[in-house]
Amino acid sequence: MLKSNGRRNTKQRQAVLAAVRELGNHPTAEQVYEVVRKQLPGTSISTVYRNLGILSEQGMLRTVTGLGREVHYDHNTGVHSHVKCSSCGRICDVMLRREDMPRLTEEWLCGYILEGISINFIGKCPECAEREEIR
Amino acid sequence: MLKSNGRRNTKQRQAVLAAVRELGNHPTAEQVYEVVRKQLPGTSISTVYRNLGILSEQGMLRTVTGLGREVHYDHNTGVHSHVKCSSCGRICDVMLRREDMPRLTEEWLCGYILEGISINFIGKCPECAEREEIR
DNA sequence: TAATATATTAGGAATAGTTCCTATTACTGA
DNA sequence: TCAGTAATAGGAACTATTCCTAATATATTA
Repeated sequence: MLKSNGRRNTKQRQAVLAAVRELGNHPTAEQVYEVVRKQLPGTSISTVYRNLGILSEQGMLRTVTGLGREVHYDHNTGVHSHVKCSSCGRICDVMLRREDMPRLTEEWLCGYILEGISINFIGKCPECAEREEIR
Repeated sequence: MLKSNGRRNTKQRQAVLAAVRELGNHPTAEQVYEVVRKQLPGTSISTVYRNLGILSEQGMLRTVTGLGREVHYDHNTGVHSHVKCSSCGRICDVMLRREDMPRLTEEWLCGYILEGISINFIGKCPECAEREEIR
């Protein structure tokens, strides 16, 4: 819970979390902002960024980086990867399990103590593949 | 070769490629710029960016994204991954081979036609791990 | 070697995404 | 209900990168 960390439960924070969950498909900060503004018109983009950061820090959201310039936010905080369409940018979950992850030897990691693995796929989504083939 | 694509072989372009090779450890555009300026003081940062782009396009360099906000450039264009230190930012090659890659089923990929996989590791390099433990 | 066509350049403006700053507001616990 | 302080709006600042334009340099051709 937020309060245990000295955080307050403001309506802006609630709206940001709700927007990420409602949008579902890995929205960017800008997309969250659009939705939040409908409910709380006065909300500023910096408030959205601040709350996305705090909610991620508290483990209520997950940040998804490495899929382009923008950071995406995911309400699904479990272990999984993503595939992004190189045409339309749509992002889809890839349910890699631990045993499907690459097997690593210590020597490959140059002595680094591993903290995280990020696996991103890029491809063409079915819709874009079809549309682009027709032309 | 560059010329077969209507490209010219300018001294700035040569210097950019040489700098990436010389630096070795996955430099950013800014780091390449620093080195190039020593040899060709008048060179502008936009020339560095343009040439990094062209050289990557020609397959003479590889761009490494997903390790942070900046793009890194790699003179090693073969198949491999990277591990980045969460403290000092140092990047090291990880020699994952194809058979160590995750095995994917079509269903996981939501029907996307796969174009690329990017696997990034984050960790603590031996030096940072030791230094931070002492304190 | 000289002339020509055009790819490339320097320099700076512009852009996108994000973070930072400050005075004001509004939660929360007492 | 009040005090303490986390959070806010609004905008400035920042960072990495791309875009623009007139001038320059390279490669081809004569």
